[in-house]
Amino acid sequence: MAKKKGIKLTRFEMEVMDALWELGSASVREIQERLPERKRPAYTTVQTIVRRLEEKGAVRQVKKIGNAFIFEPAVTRKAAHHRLIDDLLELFGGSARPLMAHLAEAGKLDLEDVRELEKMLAESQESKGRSRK
Amino acid sequence: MAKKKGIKLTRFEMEVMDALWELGSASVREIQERLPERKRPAYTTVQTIVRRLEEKGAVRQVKKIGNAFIFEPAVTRKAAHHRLIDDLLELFGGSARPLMAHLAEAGKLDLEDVRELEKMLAESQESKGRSRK
DNA sequence: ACCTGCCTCCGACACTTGTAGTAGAGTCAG
DNA sequence: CTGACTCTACTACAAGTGTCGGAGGCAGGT
Repeated sequence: MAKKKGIKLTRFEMEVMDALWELGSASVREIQERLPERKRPAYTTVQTIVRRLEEKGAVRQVKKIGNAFIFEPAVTRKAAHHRLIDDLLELFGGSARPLMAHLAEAGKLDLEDVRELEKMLAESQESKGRSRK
Repeated sequence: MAKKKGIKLTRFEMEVMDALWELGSASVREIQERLPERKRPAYTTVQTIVRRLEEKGAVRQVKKIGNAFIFEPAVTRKAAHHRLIDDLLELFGGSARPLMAHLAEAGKLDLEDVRELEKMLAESQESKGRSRK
């Protein structure tokens, strides 16, 4: 038991999902209109993506209003993000440390971020007692 | 000055680069043999990848030994990794924090990692004085 | 019942990626 | 010089991705 999450989203699919996660549930039209106008693709393009997302099992049709389908996410944003991170991590040999180091060097992280994180970790570790990963 | 690094490497290309980074400089044959045997592709497959990497500007031919070319990386591992991280970060809205939080939740990070990191950051910030990002 | 407009369904196309075969040139031991 | 090898160059091809267009269906107003 492990990799049930075979759902791999591409960059653009993620953007569509973002819209859907925000909206909760929506029609293709609503999704399209939610996309940043700079790079808003044609209606049918969005439609295609949504269809493919459905094939991948990332969204599902929940009902029909008029002649339009209403979709809703079938995976959580968190799960999707997780997948992305895991993929990246793999390229780094599976350890988060080099990744963190890079972030720090790149100035994407500062002490405050880290301290915040530390606090978070301390708490969760405490509450979980000695449950091993 | 900014996005000179338009070099985007795919997963597999990264593996080839990994081999090359380790070897410093190498022929296609050497690279192929360095790849993990489980998924070692045909010689010509590696050759194709190397050729594409050259087109992308990630490696360059440095000389010829016999009739074989010797290649060497044209980008550092660090730069390549950076690119990957930045890409991921973008999907997270540009902030590293949610990314960290995810890592922590997924159990990829523990307190020790974070403390180590904190130390690192404290030092670099100190040595750099007040140079703003 | 009819027209208009939005929606879905299907198909298409160019590019990228992973994978590899083939042909022909270069090299080296005898 | 010649044969055996190894490399490179070129070509191919299937799957995946980003982008749409066109045909035809259903729904509502009049």
